Amino acid sequence: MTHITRKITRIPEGGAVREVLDRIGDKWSLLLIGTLRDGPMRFGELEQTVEGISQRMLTLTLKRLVEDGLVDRTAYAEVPPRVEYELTELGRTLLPMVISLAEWAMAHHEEINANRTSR
Amino acid sequence: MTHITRKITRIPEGGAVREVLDRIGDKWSLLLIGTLRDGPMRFGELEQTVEGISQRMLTLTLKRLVEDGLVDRTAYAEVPPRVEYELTELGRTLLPMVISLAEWAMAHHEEINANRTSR
DNA sequence: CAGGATCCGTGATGATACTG
DNA sequence: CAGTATCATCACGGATCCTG
Repeated sequence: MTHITRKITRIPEGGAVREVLDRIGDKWSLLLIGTLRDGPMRFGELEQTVEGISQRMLTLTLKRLVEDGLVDRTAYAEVPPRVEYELTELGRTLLPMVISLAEWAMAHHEEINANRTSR
Repeated sequence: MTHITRKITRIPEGGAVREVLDRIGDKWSLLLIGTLRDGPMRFGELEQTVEGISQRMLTLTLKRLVEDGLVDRTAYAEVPPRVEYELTELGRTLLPMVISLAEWAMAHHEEINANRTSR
């Protein structure tokens, strides 16, 4: 852990990282994943829980998450329609990081804000 | 874990999370933070390492990271100029998550790509 | 209820050229 | 070398209206 020839100066396969970041690093994906951590939720439920999200963005983001295999969509043939979304196995593997990030955010956002305004 | 009134259905202080996500969840911040994990680096070094980043975006992103207190900037009064960037203490607290994310990305990006194209 | 379709502003990013 | 300045673009995302 000292100065022993650090060879790994860069993240290998930075392309993959950027690729994935482009998918989950957008405005709503991580928030949705975090919101889904306790189990299935309906469309409207998500819309109310993730405050600030527009119907359009909820639709689009969910669609992409489903395409990427992070979220499962289940539509029940009922009237009125009911659609539930829940994390896939793959999606669940992201949870620890999402939760860590959320906790980090809550722990440090004030500090960051303070830094910003103090210059 | 059955139906016992799950109270924590949403991330508390979602505002803070979104706030922080808006700062570090952009196109380059996490990549830069990950790149700086082994110690100080010069501007040009970063430019070459983080491939694809434009000079402009490198400048802007670094500036924001410095403002937010995640990165320190040290300019040496030399000719030619030398400027080094390195993570602050606060910035270093993000490293575990960044590294986890990078590893997750590398481990799953193929799976995600496969999912995407298989629909 | 759960979306689809459309219109549109604007912020983020890239390219290029210039400078202390 | 390490930036600034300027211009152009384009995807992101919001608002609104419509429908199976």
